[in-house]
Amino acid sequence: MSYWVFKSEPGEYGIDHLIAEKNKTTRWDGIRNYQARNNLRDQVALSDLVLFYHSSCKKIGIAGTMKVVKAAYPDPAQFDRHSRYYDAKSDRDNPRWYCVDVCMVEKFTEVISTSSLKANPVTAEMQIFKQSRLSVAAVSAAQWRAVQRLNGQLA
DNA sequence: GCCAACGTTGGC
DNA sequence: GCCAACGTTGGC
Repeated sequence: MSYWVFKSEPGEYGIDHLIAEKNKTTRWDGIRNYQARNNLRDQVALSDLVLFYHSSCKKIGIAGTMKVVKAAYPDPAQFDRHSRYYDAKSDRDNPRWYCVDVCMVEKFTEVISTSSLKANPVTAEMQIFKQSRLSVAAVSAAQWRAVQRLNGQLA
């Protein structure tokens, strides 16, 4: 089993949106970056655990955790002319973009801020801080545990 | 709202 | 295949 971090702007879609979903489950779609797509399509597996990262907002950081409940399948939005994620160049026989389904696991009582993540020697090494703009990134088991510990300190 | 980082596009 | 122009991301 692997660990991941998915980024989203809570103004667009945050952890409270996920909580409000039927079965607290949603399609994680709209990924339009090739490296993130490769991770999503080729690496992210059923039952993997995911950190929910809130970006571009007041309280930037990790808001909680999710679980992958459906492995990668073609993102339907790429074929929907009316979607902001429509991609005219994508071919139904060879889809360009993929998505997964995730469900809520835990909302942290406090968002774990980027400053505290960067202050911790383990979480400071997370890929999202080394490589900007990667919205689906790997997290090591040690990093995952460190995040859980930080959450325990805040709770 | 600014702007640095950086991925993508498109002309050559 | 190079690289300048452009658009987007995302922290501050």
